[in-house]
Amino acid sequence: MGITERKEREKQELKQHILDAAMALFMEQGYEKTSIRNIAERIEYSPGTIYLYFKDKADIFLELHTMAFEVLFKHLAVTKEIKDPMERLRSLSQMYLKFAIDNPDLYDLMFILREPMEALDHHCGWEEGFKNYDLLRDTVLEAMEKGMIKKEDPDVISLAAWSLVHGLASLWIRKRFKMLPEEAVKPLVFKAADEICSRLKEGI
Amino acid sequence: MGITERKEREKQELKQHILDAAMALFMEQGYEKTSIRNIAERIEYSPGTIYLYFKDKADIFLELHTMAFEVLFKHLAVTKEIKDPMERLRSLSQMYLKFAIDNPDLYDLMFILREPMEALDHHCGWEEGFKNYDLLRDTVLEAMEKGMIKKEDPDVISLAAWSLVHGLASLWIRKRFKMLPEEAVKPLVFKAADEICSRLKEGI
DNA sequence: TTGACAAACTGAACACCGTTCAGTAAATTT
DNA sequence: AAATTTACTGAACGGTGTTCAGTTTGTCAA
Repeated sequence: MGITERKEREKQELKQHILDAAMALFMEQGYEKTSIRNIAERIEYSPGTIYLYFKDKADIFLELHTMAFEVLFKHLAVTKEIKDPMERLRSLSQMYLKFAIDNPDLYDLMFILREPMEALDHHCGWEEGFKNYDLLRDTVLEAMEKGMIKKEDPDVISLAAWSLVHGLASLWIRKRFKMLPEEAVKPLVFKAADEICSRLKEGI
Repeated sequence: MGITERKEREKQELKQHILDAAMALFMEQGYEKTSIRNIAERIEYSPGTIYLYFKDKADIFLELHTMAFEVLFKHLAVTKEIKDPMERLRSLSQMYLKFAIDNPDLYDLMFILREPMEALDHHCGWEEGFKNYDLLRDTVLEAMEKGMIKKEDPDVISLAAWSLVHGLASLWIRKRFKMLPEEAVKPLVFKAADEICSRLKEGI
């Protein structure tokens, strides 16, 4: 039995080793350079070995996607300390934007790249997306219950809030704010999110 | 001189032929299948020929990007007929979303893919983005001047409005709304944009 | 202890990719 | 008609994801 346990442990360790190498490559050199051959070279195995541990490259990126969501959730979870739901909403949106701008590769992995979702189609749900969405949705619901946001289907407002910050983040990451002066864009991005939070409150 | 003019005309015609083939491939089979070899096969030339007309693949995608923006602009320009700026804003956002959802590949080309912007970095500006952004910004400015939207830097509100609909569109296209029931998502997307437009008005 | 079998791994093959370029054919110029 | 220029070819180069026949190592049963 010891042999079986040791082999299973070694298998999990090598799997995690592969993922750590993939993440390191991705963070250092971006998506293009995170190839199966480069990952294999980094862990000093042959490219074929990787297919003993993962179905395909999309499978690897789904795991990286999940790892990235854990980082994001930890980052955002500190907002749970904030009692005022409107203040928490504002803080959530500002921290979300800061995370996206500071970690464009991780953000890409979670919310823009197709590959993780291609692999996900073979699984049941998207727990990672759920957790982070619920953080937002619970805040919106509480603000409505306290009369701080005019009542409406919470999914409508939550989707709008998430889409606003996702839109700001992804247009920034994909360099689609070129029509504005470069040095003005970043503060504008944060201010836009802030201003809409303010107006959400005033619309009682 | 006739020879020179004919040769120049033939050059432009082949260039457009290449672009039409690329666009057809892209619309039919997506980005992955729109390779230089596949484009070459479609126009019945060698892959090397394409490099006599375009610097590289990113250059081709920049042209496709521009072609896509012309389609979008035509689509949105009909809103100029609407006199009420708030009604125009609402219409702009709904039509933008409908366009994105009906044409996910064209949308990808304009607002998500990196490649066109990589080629663009060698050029001066992004006229395409400007034209469409100005349509929105002019509408927001007029609504402010008429007291329909509370006064603020128009770029703040314009960025927020654009980011909201871009966020809705791109999260939908990249399948990041999996935490919601599939049949509920589409109406929710349109409703979220509509609801925020309404609330922008109420925040006088 | 040994042979049989299973597991783990290798690395080249396959079909694909973007880009370059030496060689060729056709068109143009002198 | 010969020289030169232009347009094009298609293989080479270095890369990609994935598969698999062959090899090595580890485990198990006799």
